[in-house]
Amino acid sequence: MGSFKGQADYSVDSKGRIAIPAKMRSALRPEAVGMFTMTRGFEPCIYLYPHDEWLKKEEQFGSLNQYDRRARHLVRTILMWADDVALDGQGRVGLSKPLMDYANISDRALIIGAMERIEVWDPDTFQKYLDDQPDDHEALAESVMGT
Amino acid sequence: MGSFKGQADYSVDSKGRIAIPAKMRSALRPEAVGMFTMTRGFEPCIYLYPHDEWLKKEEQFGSLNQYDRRARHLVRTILMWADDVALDGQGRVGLSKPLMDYANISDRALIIGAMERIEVWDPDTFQKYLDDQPDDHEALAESVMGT
DNA sequence: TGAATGGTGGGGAAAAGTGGGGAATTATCC
DNA sequence: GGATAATTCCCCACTTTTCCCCACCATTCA
Repeated sequence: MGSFKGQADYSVDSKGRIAIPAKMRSALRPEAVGMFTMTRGFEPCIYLYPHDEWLKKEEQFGSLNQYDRRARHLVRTILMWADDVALDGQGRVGLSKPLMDYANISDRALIIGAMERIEVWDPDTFQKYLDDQPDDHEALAESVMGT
Repeated sequence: MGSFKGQADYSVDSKGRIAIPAKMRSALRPEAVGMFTMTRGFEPCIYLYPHDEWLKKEEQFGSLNQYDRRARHLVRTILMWADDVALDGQGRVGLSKPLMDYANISDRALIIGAMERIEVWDPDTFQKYLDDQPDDHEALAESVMGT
């Protein structure tokens, strides 16, 4: 399987649905076709994980020490946004209202592939996010990737 | 296999396709024939990697810590431009609209072989890029290549 | 000079994105 | 508790885009 990549500016219809780009659908593992878990991103956007990828995350949460107050808080504030969804016959998913609210999504959505997850952004919010980043692309690549 | 080299000034047709020079096609490894991944360059141009070469890059991204804000930003802003493409029966690839936009490419393209990747430039943009470089060819070589 | 190779253009079938109707399920109110 | 209203989900239909294939012209090579 390949990782998610690419970008698309798609419409959000009156029922809160967005299409998943065909290229991203074809990158799914056979055992995860059509099953996703969405949750809030660290940035103001929605993260969309293939279901099998999400299970790995849950394992990580499960291994955290539940007697640590901060760990409990983290797990709580991630899972309260999470929602299992399935693709419909047209390759779309419905976004939950709390998540649309969190990500400022109204009638259009920017769908970008980011490795093991898909991210859904409001186009204007994404532009603001880009403008707020201090490092330029080249400098960041050099610093993160080394040499 | 050999590395990519040479240059060509080709047309971009109304469907956004460009031909890959035959000499560069013949430099492909057998296991990567016809499969490319394109993405944005650091300069305003398009990078075209043979698919097997691209997979090495992806491995590097995959090893980054996704709980680090800057690493997330880097992965996001690289992968959102990436696109897997295949050569058609005539040895051409279709350029994605976002990348054509990013690289200012309209009706003609300068295709340059650059070692492990192929670069696609808008001819005028490339000329401006050359004019902006301070060092002359000889001085640059001396400074980069050392002794 | 004829055949093969390489670049260019375009038509048409197939796939992808978009919108909406209607049945089934769930919730709400009297 | 039953009727009504709202929501969800599944399916059908339309429009646009993509991609595969065929044709053409120029150049190179035998």
